[in-house]
Amino acid sequence: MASRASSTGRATLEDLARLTGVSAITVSRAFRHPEKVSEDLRRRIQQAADDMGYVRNRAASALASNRSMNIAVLVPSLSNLVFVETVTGIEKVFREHGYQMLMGVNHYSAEEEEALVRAYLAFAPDGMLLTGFNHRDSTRRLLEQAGIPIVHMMELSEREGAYSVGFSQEAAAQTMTEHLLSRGRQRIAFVASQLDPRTLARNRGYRDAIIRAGLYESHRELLVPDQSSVALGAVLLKRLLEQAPDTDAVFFCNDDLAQGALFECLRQGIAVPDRLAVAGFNDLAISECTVPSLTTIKTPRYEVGVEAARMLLALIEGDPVPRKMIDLGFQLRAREST
Amino acid sequence: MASRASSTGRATLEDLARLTGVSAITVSRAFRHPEKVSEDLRRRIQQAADDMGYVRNRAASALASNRSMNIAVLVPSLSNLVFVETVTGIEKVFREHGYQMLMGVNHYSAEEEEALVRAYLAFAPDGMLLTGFNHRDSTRRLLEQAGIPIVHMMELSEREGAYSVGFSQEAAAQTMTEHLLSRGRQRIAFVASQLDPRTLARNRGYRDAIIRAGLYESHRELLVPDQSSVALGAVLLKRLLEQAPDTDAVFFCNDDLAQGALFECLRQGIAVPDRLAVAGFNDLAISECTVPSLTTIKTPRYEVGVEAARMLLALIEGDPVPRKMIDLGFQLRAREST
DNA sequence: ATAAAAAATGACAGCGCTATCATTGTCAGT
DNA sequence: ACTGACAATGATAGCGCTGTCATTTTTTAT
Repeated sequence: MASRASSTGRATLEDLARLTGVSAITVSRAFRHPEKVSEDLRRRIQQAADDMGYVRNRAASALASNRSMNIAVLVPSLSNLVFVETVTGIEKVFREHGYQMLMGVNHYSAEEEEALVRAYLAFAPDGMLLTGFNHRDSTRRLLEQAGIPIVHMMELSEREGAYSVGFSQEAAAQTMTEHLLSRGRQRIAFVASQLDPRTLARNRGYRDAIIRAGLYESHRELLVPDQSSVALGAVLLKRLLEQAPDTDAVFFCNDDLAQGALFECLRQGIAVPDRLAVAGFNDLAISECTVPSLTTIKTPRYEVGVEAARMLLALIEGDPVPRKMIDLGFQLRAREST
Repeated sequence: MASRASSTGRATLEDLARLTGVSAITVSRAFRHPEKVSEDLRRRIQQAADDMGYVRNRAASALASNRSMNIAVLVPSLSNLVFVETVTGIEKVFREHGYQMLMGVNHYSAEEEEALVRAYLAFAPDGMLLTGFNHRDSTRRLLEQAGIPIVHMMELSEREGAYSVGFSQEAAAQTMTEHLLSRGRQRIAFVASQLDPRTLARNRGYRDAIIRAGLYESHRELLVPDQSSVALGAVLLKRLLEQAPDTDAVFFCNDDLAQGALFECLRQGIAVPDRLAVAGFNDLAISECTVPSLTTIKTPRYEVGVEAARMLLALIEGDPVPRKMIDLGFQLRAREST
């Protein structure tokens, strides 16, 4: 264990350089451009680094090179697994390329989002990944001034110039509604909570399809702002059946609510799908296991993460980006519950 | 919008200083020690900062002050909500104190953990929060050399000198086993997957209790290394009932498996709890909603995050830390499934 | 053997910020 | 008016690293 010069007690490049008898810049090169340093020296430096437990100081590195190798990712929530999967995909791509992902959760709030943008901008990220397009103007301004590439996830850009990777929430909800219609249901309800832009887009998709079928009835829509949960699904099903008892199918805006509804049906002895068809959205892993198994829309969450990360990477490194918008589609998973 | 000097195009302290006609250090002070700068000047600086979209560069700040205001948090997984809650608690405490949390997921692998420790050490964190005590020796060495405070979460320290916040996994599993015994069950099985140290501790707790009752039978233990999931719970229940058909209670090492088992019982028409009692561990939100509702152990996940963060904070700021080990206990939630 | 090219290494400055110490201005108490 | 205390601001240096442009050494081609 050699002596340390630095104020922190941590080993520095300088320490390593002294120990191996070369200059600091050469040590730096041994890590960043190993091919530019002789085999033998590289090994000696590596050895010394291991001995001292040397770890490069990213702050200094970022400052000197003007590349932080950080990318910031903002998601609305981790409390359902949807975004966990997206983040997993993002992380995988960036780790492979030596970038560090910094993740923040904004709880579906544009205000919290702005605070996070500010907090993460302080890390001088080389790029940023945001969920959706629902940002404050002041946030947008901050991002413009930062001058870093931004890619939006989950929704598709309605505006020129924005990069986005996702799928059409509306089209997916239309597809599900049409599926229920194709099963002969006539009194199809839509139940949603946590009314973020994606939920509202699903609501529009439902309406489009149901109006087109000439079956729209406003009292079969139940929208509440509360945070989604399985427990809430049970509550909302009860409430719906009070206000529209003859409903023969319910399309929930996500699988959590749908699962809660399924449990409530079990408890009340409501036959699914005979008396009531139940559908969800997202296709969480559990939805295949429920009894009855849940009809839902499989969303490309992991893929959105991967593709958004790749797009951002290309933007950062100046590689060509063929399309500003990538639509990854969705799939209907028709199961026992309908 | 004023001109920018910096190489990145981002506004710097220097730019702000020029704009307001003061020195850079004064601008720095206006942000860090506002009370040391006159009211009027502070306002002008703030105004200029807002106009330019100035965001402090943490890298430079960390380098100069030798305090990164980062803390690193390593958890094994986010794919069940257990650690999401813990992380939420941690984040809350640190955000209040101006620290930035950097989170990494090690997928229950000590090797990945080491890679993450190295990656996060590069951020020169002021402290680190780790899950459990299952680290490689080389990881421990890295951490020692870094010379920053470490707090371990979820398990309680068996070794001198280590700081920890958690609860006794063994005692909790014993309590659950005793609960099943108290319900008159004689042929109690234990089923686990993802055999991390905490799962194994639960297995020991089960064994202690069941051996003490004189009812231990090795063929009622089913331990598999696969990752936990609801689907796996169904599979494992089937397998268990093949190898030990007369089992009258199953204690699953977590709620995910138990839920899968509950679904499988529904499918097969196995009466729960009459024919078979089912218990889980963790008390996820959904466990209250299942049919039948699931008996489980409520673990203080959020509180672990909060208390661990507080302890680490005290360690960082040099405040007194009364106890090196905080046991937050657990609670039995006896519900319909037993 | 010699020139030219390539590989290996180093000197220096500076990234954006803050710790430290110095300076100037302001005001109460005598 | 004069000292001392305090408030407000500034000058300087340096945190640990890397970009840039030398310089030295080795290899290759003639």
